[in-house]
Amino acid sequence: MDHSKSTKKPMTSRELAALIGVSQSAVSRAFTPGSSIARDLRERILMQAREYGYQPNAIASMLTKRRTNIVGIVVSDMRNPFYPALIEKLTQALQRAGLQSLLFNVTPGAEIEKQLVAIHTYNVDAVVVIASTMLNSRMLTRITEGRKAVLLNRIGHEDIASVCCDNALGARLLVDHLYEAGHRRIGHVAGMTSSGIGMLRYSAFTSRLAELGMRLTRTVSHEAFSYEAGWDSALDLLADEPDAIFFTSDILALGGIDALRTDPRGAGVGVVGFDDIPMAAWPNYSLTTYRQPVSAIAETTTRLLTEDGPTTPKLYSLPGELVIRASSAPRITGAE
Amino acid sequence: MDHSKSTKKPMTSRELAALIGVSQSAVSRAFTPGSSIARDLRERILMQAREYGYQPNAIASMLTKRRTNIVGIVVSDMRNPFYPALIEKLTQALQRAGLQSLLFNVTPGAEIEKQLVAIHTYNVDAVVVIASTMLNSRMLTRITEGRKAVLLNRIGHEDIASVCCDNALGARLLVDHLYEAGHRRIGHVAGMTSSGIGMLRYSAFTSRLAELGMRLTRTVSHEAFSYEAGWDSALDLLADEPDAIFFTSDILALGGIDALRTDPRGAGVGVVGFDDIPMAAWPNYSLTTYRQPVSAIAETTTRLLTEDGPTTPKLYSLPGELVIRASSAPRITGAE
DNA sequence: ATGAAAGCGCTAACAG
DNA sequence: CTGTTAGCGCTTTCAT
Repeated sequence: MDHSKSTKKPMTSRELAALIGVSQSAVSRAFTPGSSIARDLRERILMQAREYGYQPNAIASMLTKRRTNIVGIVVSDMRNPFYPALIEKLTQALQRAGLQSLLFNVTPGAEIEKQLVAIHTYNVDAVVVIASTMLNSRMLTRITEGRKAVLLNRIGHEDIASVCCDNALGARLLVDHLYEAGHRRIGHVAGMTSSGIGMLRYSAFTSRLAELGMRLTRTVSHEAFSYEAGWDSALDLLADEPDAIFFTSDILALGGIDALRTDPRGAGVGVVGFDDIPMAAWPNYSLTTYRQPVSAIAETTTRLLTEDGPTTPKLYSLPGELVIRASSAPRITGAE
Repeated sequence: MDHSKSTKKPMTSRELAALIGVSQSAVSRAFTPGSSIARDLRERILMQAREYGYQPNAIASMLTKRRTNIVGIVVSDMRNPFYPALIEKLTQALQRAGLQSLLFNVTPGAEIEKQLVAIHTYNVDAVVVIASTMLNSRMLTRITEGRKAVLLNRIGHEDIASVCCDNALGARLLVDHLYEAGHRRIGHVAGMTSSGIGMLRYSAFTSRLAELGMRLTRTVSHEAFSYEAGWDSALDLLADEPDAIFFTSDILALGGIDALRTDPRGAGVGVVGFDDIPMAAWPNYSLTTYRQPVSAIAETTTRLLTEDGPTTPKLYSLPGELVIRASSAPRITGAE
């Protein structure tokens, strides 16, 4: 039988307690795992709760426990298709751990600090900052102080843990692959120079290039990780007649591929990207790239946020996977 | 001078009140717009609050005001690039209205109801459900009961408001455009048949087709709005030798375009999509499509959720914009 | 193991 | 306009 009334106000623990003749604390304990309460009392209460449609009010619980079970997710670049994929996996992993995700979309225009006050007033337990070059180190300190925090695709903050794929390894594997495919003169498209991750990939890229005796024709940067930036950069690099171009991110590479097709000098130029966004697998692009271990990143982040004790502010570097497709076809056989 | 100690626990209104010799309610009122408090008292309190780094605790406020200022955003398909764009605009609009976004990512596998209990326990003020065919009507009723709600890209629920672009208009304009470009035999790719929006576009499409005396060669559906589904559907439709293909969504159309290129019969077949995702503008695709008014959708949704009084459960249909690109090039001039 | 009672930090009557 | 007083619904001692 269904006792649940569709009243406006949800029922309180006290009401339920009165209804079934136990103390209010008993109800509370029934819903608190590990609290000392008799097995059968708990069962009885939980059963009745289901009958009456009672659910503990999380807000009240937050107030007393001073835990919200909410993690703030700070994003600024939803345009790069890599991030929606990451956010999806992350929120799912957090949900499985019983954590909710409060989304903060920081936009360039307005005062960014204003947009983030809710992190404090809502007392989020933890903060995950995704990439955002929009926040400087001081802001990061402010929004993360007093709570757990993880940076994704961002490095270099002294007191905050970072979770990334192994960017250096990825860059090296891509260079190795280009080498094996017969490419020797490599151009580089950096995207934003303000991105620590971009620079990390860049340095691993150049040092591996040097080790193999290959040549960096030139580096081009644009203040965005975007299709358009990739397009412009690729055309720019053609002047140096590279055998192949290393793009710091897939979205840049896709723009690059399309741009190269518009120029005769682009024929046969190999292309590699980084991330493995869905479009990289589209036959039209068939982009060779380094796949970021998105699930592992999400899991690791969740683990760091849920384990007790302070989070070690180190860099957690997770191995990804080299994905070879047609865009980096061997030089010998010519263009695809 | 900076009095703010970086202590763990943030300061309370009572502490601040004691510190500056006013009542605790005065502090509360200082932070409550429109409360009756002297101008200078408020100013003084706010100033001191800034000094000491006091911020009202939103959790406590939620408990008394029984408003959370949180809206739950329920999504299931972050894969379709249209949705990240929509979510971005929506959360930004909500933020400007002082509302936070709690993200619910419903995954097919597990028990969906379980994933949504937090909507109740966290007492979100409002719910926005994006597209998700994953939730049936009964679930919608359950999660929206007792709070404001808006469906985006989803229609047909009796008691809940829907905000959409004008799908019928869009479909008609696209058909008109195909007609003018000389196409007469049109194929149709439906994506998911469980999508009300998809069906709405479909019926507007077919009726306009009929009005103009054009011919629907065939409709193909796949249980997804994805690149792959578009690819397969397009190849499937080629058997009927259509002049052009109408895809119910851009992401389908992109797959279709690439697929058509793999088949000689695909040359010269016109393509139109719906949404205007960023990739539609990429030169390689140059997809003619109907642009959804994403900002207007976000604004309208925010308005509905913030205005007081119950939300009328009607369909708010917002005009988009026909975007003509090369994919629907006139039949006369042949393939591009 | 259970109940009673004291808050968590704030808002909202209620007096004055 | 300001201060005092009750709670909001829960968790958590503290007794029993």
